[in-house]
Amino acid sequence: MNANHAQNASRIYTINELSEIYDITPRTLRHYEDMGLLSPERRGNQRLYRERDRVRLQLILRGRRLGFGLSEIQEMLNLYDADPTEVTQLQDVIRRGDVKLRELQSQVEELQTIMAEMTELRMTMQRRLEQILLRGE
Amino acid sequence: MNANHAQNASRIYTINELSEIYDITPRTLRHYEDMGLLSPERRGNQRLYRERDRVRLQLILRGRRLGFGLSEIQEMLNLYDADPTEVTQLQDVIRRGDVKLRELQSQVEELQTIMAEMTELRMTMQRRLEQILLRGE
DNA sequence: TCGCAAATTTCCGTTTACGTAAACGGCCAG
DNA sequence: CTGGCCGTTTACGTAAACGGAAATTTGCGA
Repeated sequence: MNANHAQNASRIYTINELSEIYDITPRTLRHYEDMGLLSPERRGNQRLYRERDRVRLQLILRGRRLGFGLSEIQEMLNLYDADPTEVTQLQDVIRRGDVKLRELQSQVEELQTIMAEMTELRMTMQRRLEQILLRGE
Repeated sequence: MNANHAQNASRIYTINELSEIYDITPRTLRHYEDMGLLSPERRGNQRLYRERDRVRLQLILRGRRLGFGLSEIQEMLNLYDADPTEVTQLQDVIRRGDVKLRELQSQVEELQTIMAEMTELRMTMQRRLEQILLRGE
């Protein structure tokens, strides 16, 4: 029961399994590897993806949906990989993380600006529509 | 005083003025025109950008910063241009606007997920840093 | 009316993020 | 031992969003 317990968490995925789970092509996974975003182990020359890789992939895809470039995503991933014994690296990660956080915050604000504009537009259209429908009665 | 009053709001921009204001190249403005996102008037064949064009440009650039493609941005701009007398068009605009709004909302949520993760990471790093510094004393 | 700077058009080049096809290797079932 | 399937590498292709340079065209001042 103890040996079996870890089985779920340390599951290993093939490239096809992972690509199906996240609805991307194997090519995309290999591409991310070429770009240095993932580095799965190998059995022979087959790729073996662990949980760690899967989590990183989630982050990559989330970043992609938000319009970040792969190199930008790599920067963010690097924050997670810093050597936790080097003081200067830790400080650097914190600083760069803060910068990213501010960027993200301003993105949220821009999104909310757009949403407010669209909501206003929606209300205008709605009013027009109702007036036209009322006149039609 | 009355004739002068509108001057500010109906200011006319050349392509170079507008490109400098928004820190983009004239080439980019022409590109947006080729893609149908802008359609400034002409004096001869010089482009004359009005307030309307400037506002549209702002929306375009904002969308671009958020990772939207130009065709997607065009869809959003079209929402602003719909014929406000046609009932079916109004209904269509409202529907498509609602879809967009939901997409935007989920983007905001994903951004906030990333921000939460980074904040957590930051706290972890901060603790590690402090522990190392304390041991150093 | 001439000339020249400024703006325009045209076309090819570039980057990013993969798609796609070709050719090959390993392994297991029949 | 031969498909068939999964996986790999290599290499060229492509769509989007411009950049850059060359070759006009236009407008305006001397």
